[in-house]
Amino acid sequence: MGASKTEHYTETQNQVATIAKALGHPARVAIIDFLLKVDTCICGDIVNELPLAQPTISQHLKELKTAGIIIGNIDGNAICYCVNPETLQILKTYFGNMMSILASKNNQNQCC
Amino acid sequence: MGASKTEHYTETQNQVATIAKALGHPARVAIIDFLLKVDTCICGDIVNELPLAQPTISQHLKELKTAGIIIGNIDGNAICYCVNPETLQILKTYFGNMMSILASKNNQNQCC
DNA sequence: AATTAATATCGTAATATTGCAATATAATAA
DNA sequence: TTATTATATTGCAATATTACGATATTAATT
Repeated sequence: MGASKTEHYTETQNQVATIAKALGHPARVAIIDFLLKVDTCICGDIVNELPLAQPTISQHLKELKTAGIIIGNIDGNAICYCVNPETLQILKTYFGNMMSILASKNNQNQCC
Repeated sequence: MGASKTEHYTETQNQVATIAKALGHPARVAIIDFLLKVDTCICGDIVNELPLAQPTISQHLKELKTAGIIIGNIDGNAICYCVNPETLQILKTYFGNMMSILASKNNQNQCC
């Protein structure tokens, strides 16, 4: 096979999985890091920052865009990418919830 | 190709990507959700909870274990899985940092 | 209009992931 | 010792991902 059965999971589970998957490659994490580091978001230099060919980076950017993690606006003959906080907030909230559940069941799990 | 060039990225980038990748499938998110929901962590019922065959779930559990997200202890002839807060903390911290960077550059990005 | 620059798309090869049936393993129960 | 139960491993087919060269597109520059 190779295709996941998304229809069996909750919307949140699919949402979290989609965003996490998009962040599941170091090049894409590096792209996000770079977008956050650079003040302006005119981002032609991503290609110079990463050890990947231009088409490969374009592909990674597309995946981040599809997942809603970044937004790209056309700016002359360059394209201006920046991070979309709303999407990342979904993951931050998810992890926040997880951590508080874990904190609340402190030492109640005898086995681990 | 199909293999990522992990040696070109920082340790944190690779770490975040590995954890995110392991969470990049709805079944694995569902497994985590279930482990958090259930009080005890004796987890033979994961197979009954999810719409997947036993070997498939075993494989997903292995991936979560390899990524350090869950820990499995042998408990008689069953295996007891539970979530490892330390690994998830890495992601929580990462997102926390991201969000505060985003908050600090509020409206300074003219293009997006 | 021709050139340059920035990014995207296409095509393709190498590898990874997903899922499951069949089978193995290992501990308990009968 | 022989089931039974719980989980893991193997093998394999279908599909997805990663990477890049070649090429296309689009806008600015000359």
